[in-house]
Amino acid sequence: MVNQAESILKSSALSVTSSRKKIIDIFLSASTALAHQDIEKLADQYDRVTIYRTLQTFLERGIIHTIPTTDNTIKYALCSDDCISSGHHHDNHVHFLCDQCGRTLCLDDVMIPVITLPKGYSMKAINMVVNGICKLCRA
Amino acid sequence: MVNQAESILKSSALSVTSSRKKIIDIFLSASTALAHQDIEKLADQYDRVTIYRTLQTFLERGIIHTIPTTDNTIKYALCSDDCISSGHHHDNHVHFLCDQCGRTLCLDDVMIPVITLPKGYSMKAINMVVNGICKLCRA
DNA sequence: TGTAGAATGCAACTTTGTTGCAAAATACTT
DNA sequence: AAGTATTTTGCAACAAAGTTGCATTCTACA
Ligand SMILES: [Mn+2]
Ligand SMILES: [Mn+2]
Ligand SMILES: [Zn+2]
Ligand SMILES: [Zn+2]
Repeated sequence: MVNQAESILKSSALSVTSSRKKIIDIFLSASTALAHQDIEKLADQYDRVTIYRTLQTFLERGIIHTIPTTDNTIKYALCSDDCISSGHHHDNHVHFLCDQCGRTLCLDDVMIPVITLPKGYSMKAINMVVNGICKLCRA
Repeated sequence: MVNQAESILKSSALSVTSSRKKIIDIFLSASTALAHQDIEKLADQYDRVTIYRTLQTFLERGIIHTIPTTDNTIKYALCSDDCISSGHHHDNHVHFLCDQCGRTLCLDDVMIPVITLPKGYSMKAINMVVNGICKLCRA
């Protein structure tokens, strides 16, 4: 287990390939969530199809999670440790989209509050996304 | 002001055209939020491009709002009266996506709870989307 | 009724996402 | 360490989604 990327792959029982390592490394060094296109540019030695399939695999294994946005682009981010380890996935933090710099951030410390649904509805997952101006743009 | 669609268009200072009326009628008679593709099918006498441009216009005027989803498809729904009337847009209800029937619903009665962002972040809009099984599918 | 300006349809195009299959790489056995 | 079953990748071809420019048509208003 020389590096973190390999360790993540092995603990998800995935074979270690250079494209998978590269994509995990990209997430590890990114401070924000990434769109498919971002990853495509940062990993341009690999085929577009490979990136689609890799992200799909990572989603299924709970290595990454998606963040819905209002502009029709899904963003992806690494799951935090406890998010991965604890049986099934629960990604219960708020996400922030900066309207100025366009960055998407996991606000890991801001929990999604509990809400009560009308009778008859059952909840399986919940997403909370805030748009606004981020810390860096404001400063 | 013969009908509701015309009345909505006029109060948004938009010229009344048959495609715009048709699209508003589709929203008025829909019980759920609609994807671009849904509207395309229900208004197939009009060009795809017209539908793109019309939805864009309606968004800008606050006639409709978008609902982000995790499957990379934006859904659109009519804004409620107070959402439209009160100066700038505030769409503060929770949305529900049924994993079984695929429908997207505005839960107009479920308000988005207030959250506190970390220092430095300012909020302009907020979205809360719940995935699960809807009332009708559960019954 | 005539006209300026706005909206639409069409064509051409770009971008995004999907699928099948052969070649290459990985993990595992001996 | 070499051989092999299995998985992953790249490529090609395709389908779907979204964009743009421009000529034509429609709408609002004088
Ligand atoms: Mn996150
Ligand atoms: Mn709504
Ligand atoms: Zn920012
Ligand atoms: Zn349902």
